[in-house]
Amino acid sequence: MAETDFSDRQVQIINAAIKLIGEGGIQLLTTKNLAREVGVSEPALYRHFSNKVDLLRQVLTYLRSRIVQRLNEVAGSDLSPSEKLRELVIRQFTAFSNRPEVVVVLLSEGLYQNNNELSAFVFSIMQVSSSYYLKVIKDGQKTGEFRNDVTAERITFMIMGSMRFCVIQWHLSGFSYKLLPKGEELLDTFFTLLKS
Amino acid sequence: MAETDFSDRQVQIINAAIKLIGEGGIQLLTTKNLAREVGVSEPALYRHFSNKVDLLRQVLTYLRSRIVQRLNEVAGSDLSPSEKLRELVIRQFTAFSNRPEVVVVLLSEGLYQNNNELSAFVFSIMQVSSSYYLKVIKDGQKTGEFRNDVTAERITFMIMGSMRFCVIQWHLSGFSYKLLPKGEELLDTFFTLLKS
Amino acid sequence: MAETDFSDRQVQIINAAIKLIGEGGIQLLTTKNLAREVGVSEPALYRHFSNKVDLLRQVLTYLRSRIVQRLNEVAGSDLSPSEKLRELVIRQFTAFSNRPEVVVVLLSEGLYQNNNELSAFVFSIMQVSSSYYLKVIKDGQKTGEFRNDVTAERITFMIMGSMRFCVIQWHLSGFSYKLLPKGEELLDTFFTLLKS
Amino acid sequence: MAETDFSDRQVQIINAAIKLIGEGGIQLLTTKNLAREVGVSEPALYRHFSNKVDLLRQVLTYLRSRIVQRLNEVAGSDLSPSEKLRELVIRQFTAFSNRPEVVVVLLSEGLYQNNNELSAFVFSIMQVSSSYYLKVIKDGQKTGEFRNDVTAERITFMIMGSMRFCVIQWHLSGFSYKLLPKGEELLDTFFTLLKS
DNA sequence: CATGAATGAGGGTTCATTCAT
DNA sequence: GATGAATGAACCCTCATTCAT
Repeated sequence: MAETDFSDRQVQIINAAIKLIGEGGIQLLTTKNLAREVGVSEPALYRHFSNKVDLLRQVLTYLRSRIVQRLNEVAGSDLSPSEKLRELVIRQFTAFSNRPEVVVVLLSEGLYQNNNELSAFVFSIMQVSSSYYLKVIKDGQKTGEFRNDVTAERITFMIMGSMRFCVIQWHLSGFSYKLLPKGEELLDTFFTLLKS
Repeated sequence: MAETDFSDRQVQIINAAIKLIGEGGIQLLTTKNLAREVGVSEPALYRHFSNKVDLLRQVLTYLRSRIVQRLNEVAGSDLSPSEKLRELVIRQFTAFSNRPEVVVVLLSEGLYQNNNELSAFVFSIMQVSSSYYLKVIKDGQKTGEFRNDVTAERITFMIMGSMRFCVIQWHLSGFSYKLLPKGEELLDTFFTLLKS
Repeated sequence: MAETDFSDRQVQIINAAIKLIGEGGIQLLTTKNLAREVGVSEPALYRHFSNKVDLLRQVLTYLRSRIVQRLNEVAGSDLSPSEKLRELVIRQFTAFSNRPEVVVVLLSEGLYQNNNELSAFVFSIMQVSSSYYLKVIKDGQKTGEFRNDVTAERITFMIMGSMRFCVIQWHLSGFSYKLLPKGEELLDTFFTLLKS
Repeated sequence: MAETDFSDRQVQIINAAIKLIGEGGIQLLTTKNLAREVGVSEPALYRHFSNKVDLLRQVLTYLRSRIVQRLNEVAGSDLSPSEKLRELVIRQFTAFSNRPEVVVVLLSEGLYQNNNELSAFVFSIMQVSSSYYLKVIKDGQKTGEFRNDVTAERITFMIMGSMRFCVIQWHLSGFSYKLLPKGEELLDTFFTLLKS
């Protein structure tokens, strides 16, 4: 897809931006800091992005493509719905563990508050993810693995909300503990509550 | 408590600050905007707050005291655990509906990312709220209203997470729909899932 | 003399001002700091001084009157010129030792640079002092105690310059050593060089 | 030495700063005034100096290097000690005559009072100068040109003090008379008093 | 005599961005 | 591609001073 066609420099800049935001929020993402991080001059950045919003757009585009790719890998597997749910959660949390900065970029919607486009972008990433979970829950309900007396939409909603809450707390703690065990706990709760 | 003793002007400034943050995030909370909003000069603000961080601290203090007050009202009532849970959710969502700006201040943790103290403050507000929900769930488990095979902590976690997610989506939508029905839906889901 | 008619409050403010200047130069002498130091509100200061320049004028007036008084005590004594010289130096240095802040006020002419009147005031204090030393040197030359082949004016000039230099170094050192021994050394040098 | 490697713009800014301080003390050295003087915008200054203290540091560095250069020229010459003393004084006073502003920067220690580093810097410039004079006096004592019954240190002290006093008076007078004749007078006095 | 509240002017500094080279 | 230099706009904050009470 064209949207994921980034030059090496662009990817380098995107990753530097993610790192900066991860370190101290969008306030740290200044052209000066970014240039220093990348090791080029400030004007040089403008060869690769037309302005700061464009940069953030590309950061989100970049992250979305990787998330979707991960979601597709799971969705395309021949696991059972329950196993897929587990896989989705574990993979997501593993990805965050490996790169906590991404949490800040993706889960701090407030950051883009004054820019509808970017907020909408973040929202869309959230909804794309949702749709995969929804599918899995629906499948699980069809197979009878998951209870049927609550709509798949509502179940998905609770799962997404819990996951986000989990990650946000981890973030607010300064990433001071391991995220994965929390994911296991969550899954445990999910399965208990969803048992039909 | 003395910490909630604000002068009229201070309350006025606090509310103006909340309004500004609500409108466009912390980026909009500049001394210039704030002064304009309050209708005084910039230096005048500094008679009432020693600096911007202090202002934010007081904003959070102010909001926390109102939240705790609301929580106490419910906790102190003689409702059943189920009814209390409903009351907590409805009141919280009603409060947000009446003043959507507060959502931005309280649920956009990222806003304070570069200030540990403020982040911790927001975190603490979250945890205070949590503790009230936890108590209610525990009570409900004792009375047998809520299922017992999942710990109260985990249930609370899911409830808080779902509520937050609900509010955040509402926020990202630009407060474009009514929040309260979503709360009712949530409660409906909770009660179905928690039935013992 | 009318110029030394200060109310108690005025003296209190003057001394607070001297203390502040002593601590960190004129930059520290803000109305806010001064009010805090005195223990009154900022506007209250304006009951006693019409503005900051007026305050500084009174500070200098106050200090000049005390300096002149000290000089007169020595000049009016029936000591020999040599003894008077010694007495002048020792008393001056003793006064500075007791109140190092005054050094900053009196010997940092640069502080008043942008105000001709105050600069002139400081200059006049310097010249008043000079005149007393000059008289003593002249007397000493008449009695033959001091050499005659250099004019009293030039000798006075060297004495004043050396003393100032001595005090300024003491100041730049952060008042980290005893000033009086340096005065003794100076006197020793003077007497050796001035011996006729 | 690398520390004296200033770009053209930096030198231009340094000189503008010296001019401003000369005109009205450090109070006149604002970024706004400086920018106007240099003919650039305020932010432009920050490409050449990281902040105001850094600017002052560089101003002092710049002046020190020129002073030391001048001192070395004299010290390295094959003049006699007496002639060297004369040369040191005359050159110093000539330099000040050509650029009276420098006097304000170098002899108004009070200006930097609230910044230990800068005060120490000024102090060090003073001491470097001192050391050259001391050497000359010592040499003169060895050759018998200067009297021996007062230590070279004390003599140097008196010379430095007198010179400073001379320059400060000139400054306080608003540079209203010629400095050089005063230097000649001073030298005359020195030679008379130091004759062995 | 004193204060709380306020203010115009101005302080140093950082921002995203542009432009000539 | 990349850079050094520059800038308008804006940032938070402090100053001496005034005024109603």
